[in-house]
Amino acid sequence: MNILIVDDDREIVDSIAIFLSGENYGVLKCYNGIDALAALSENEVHLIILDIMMPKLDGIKTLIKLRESRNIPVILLSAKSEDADKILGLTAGADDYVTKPFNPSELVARVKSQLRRYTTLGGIGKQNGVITISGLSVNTENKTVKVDGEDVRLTPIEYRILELLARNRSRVFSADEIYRNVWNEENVVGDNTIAVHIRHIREKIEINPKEPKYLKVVWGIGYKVD
Amino acid sequence: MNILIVDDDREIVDSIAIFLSGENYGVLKCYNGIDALAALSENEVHLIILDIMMPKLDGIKTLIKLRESRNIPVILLSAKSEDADKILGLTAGADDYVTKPFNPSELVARVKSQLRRYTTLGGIGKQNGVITISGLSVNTENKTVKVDGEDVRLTPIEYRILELLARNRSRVFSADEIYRNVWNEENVVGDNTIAVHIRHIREKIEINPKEPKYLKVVWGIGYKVD
DNA sequence: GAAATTTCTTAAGATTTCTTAATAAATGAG
DNA sequence: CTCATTTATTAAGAAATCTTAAGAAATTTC
Repeated sequence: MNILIVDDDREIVDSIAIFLSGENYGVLKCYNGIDALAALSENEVHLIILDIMMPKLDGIKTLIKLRESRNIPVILLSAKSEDADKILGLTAGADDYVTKPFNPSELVARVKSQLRRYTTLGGIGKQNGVITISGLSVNTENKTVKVDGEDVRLTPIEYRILELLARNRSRVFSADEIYRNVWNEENVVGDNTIAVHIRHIREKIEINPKEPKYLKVVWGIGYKVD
Repeated sequence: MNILIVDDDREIVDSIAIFLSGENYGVLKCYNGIDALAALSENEVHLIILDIMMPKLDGIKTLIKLRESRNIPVILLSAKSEDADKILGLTAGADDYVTKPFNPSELVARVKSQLRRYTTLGGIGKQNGVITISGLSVNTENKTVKVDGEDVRLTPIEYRILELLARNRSRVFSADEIYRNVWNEENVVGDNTIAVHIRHIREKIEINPKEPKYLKVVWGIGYKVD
């Protein structure tokens, strides 16, 4: 599970990050609302901890903006303990409101509570549906892939590579980038592993693997789906 | 929407009731945990406000008991503002924790936030009925399972796993996801426990467990019913 | 409190999937 | 066109995942 922490006070962000990492959550950090919205569209985020007082775009505005398209849990963070602010925040779509200073363990407990609620109700996967790119369709809920209506059986890693590329249509990923995203670690083995997987995927989704219709190479840079 | 308020202090119950009624919520009142559990099984309740310090059955024990069968939002109420108590309550399955004395408007805002989360994620409307997948039918009302008209006896855990998968037909659940949903806690024991349960379910519902017709594995990802 | 049932743990075996390494083909620069 | 570099192909051994079985621990039933 990945958690996005947004606060202009870097010390606070770092200290929250330490506690959440200790619970094996993935952590992303942002220091203002605009970057947070960008980070949201580029990463898989399951919960947001959002400070209210921030430059550029404050927490409430950020919350309203993101609620237009996303339904993930948001815990607001604020130095203001005034009830009016809490009510405003909760009404704007927040799932919880924690006032500074806070006990990190309590925050972690609230994070877990929100994620439990979200996951048991099947919130994850709800917003990911089917990605369609001409004849190719990737169902991120059933983890299935179809080409021209025909089911295609991919192995787990093959599927994850294809989903990554399909989710970011026409964006080019280097072999190392693919490795980082799919394996969640740095690539130390070389690019060949990726090349082999790419070939296997092509064998399964392309009519003619020699002339890929979907999974294309960009010479010297990487691969993309288009 | 109906809200159950549970506190041994009748004045507090009444004052909360007034505020919630003002927001057009239906209100049920109980003054101890035992009555609360009874009220739950007899009425349609969408959210519970639960005091911790109570005679007979305290709030935490009541919460744990009701979480065995129900997943509705619970807001704990307590005079104790100590962090350890909050963490205990949230870990036990509460969705929020409010310390007395509290601002009624804040409580109402938190109620609304929880109900919003619950309803948008489809917590309500997940009504009981019969789920049929070709020859397999799962009666979520009686908690019974039939295969080709024949009754099948599943253990409680087996049933809950099957119901989860049947409710979300063809959606793939990882072992950890199944664990989170059925046990309501993080999986720390490893995936093998799930695998064993899956085998037992297959033994009971599949004609030939080697070639599962209903409960299928998705290699490297998880299981699904299809 | 004993028996039966359910749940969990452990481990070996079967199967699928991944990585490696060696070779071949394609590409773009000079 | 030729060469250096990048990507593609192939096959086989290694690694990971799933299945099966059996027994221990916990829980429930009688």
